[in-house]
Amino acid sequence: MYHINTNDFDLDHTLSCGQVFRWEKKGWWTGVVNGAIIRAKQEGSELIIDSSLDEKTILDYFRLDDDMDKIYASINRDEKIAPLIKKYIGLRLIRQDPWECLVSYICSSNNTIRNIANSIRLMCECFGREIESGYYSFPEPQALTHVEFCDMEQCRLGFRAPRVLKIASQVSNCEFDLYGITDLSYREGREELMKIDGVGHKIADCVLLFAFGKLESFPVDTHIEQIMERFYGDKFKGSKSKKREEMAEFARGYFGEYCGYAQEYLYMEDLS
DNA sequence: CTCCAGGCTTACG
DNA sequence: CGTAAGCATGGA
Repeated sequence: MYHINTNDFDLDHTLSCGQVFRWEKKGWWTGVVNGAIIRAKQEGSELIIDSSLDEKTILDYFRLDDDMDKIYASINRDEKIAPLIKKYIGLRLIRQDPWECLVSYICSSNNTIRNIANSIRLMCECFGREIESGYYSFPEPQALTHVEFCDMEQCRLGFRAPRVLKIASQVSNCEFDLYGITDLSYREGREELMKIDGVGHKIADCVLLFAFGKLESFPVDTHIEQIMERFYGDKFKGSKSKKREEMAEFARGYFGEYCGYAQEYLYMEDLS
């Protein structure tokens, strides 16, 4: 158990904004990261951590080294987003594990947050390793390689199940170099991720933002599409099929190099 | 019953 | 090129 002194950090906002699916608040926030359990709570500016993971890992996971003054100054472009930054101040992006993040967002396709979280929990229980009673690691690619479709059915993934099994096999036998994306640019990484069956623009952007820390990524889902339409609707003249790409490109130019952070504050507002 | 959910793939003009 | 149906599942 140890304390970390923070500023511009809000644990509740960070963990309940929909970017992660496995954290639960039961008094303490509890989650499994890199195969280890983290229990966390915040008292004022103090972040209290109970975990076998060291402080450096926690700092990295919650991006506590981000310069929020600089980021806020950069994305605070108008009177639309300014109140959201104030309302959700301290909301941070998280550095998730790329494999867990990729699979999670492949499961997100045309799905609800509730169902996504449920399917991920079932996958961990069925194919992960039990760390302590009731807590499971996220299954490694190898663990999913030999899973049959009929065994996967209990995870309630529907049409997404074969996509998960396929990429598990590709990562496991080095046919797809997921961790190599760390060294690629945003554009290159996006192109690479979109080669995966079940990964298009939006899911690639989520993985690039939430796992690979490409802050110029701006995922546009149904929620972001709605709030962007509401705030900046006059900017988008294109056809319906290309509107989401158009919105992402606009956001990159408008909010700048940290537009991924802007996306989270906008998303949070449309959730509530 | 229909419609939608942190979309993507495939088929058809 | 561009658009539209189809996709499993669960909740409103």
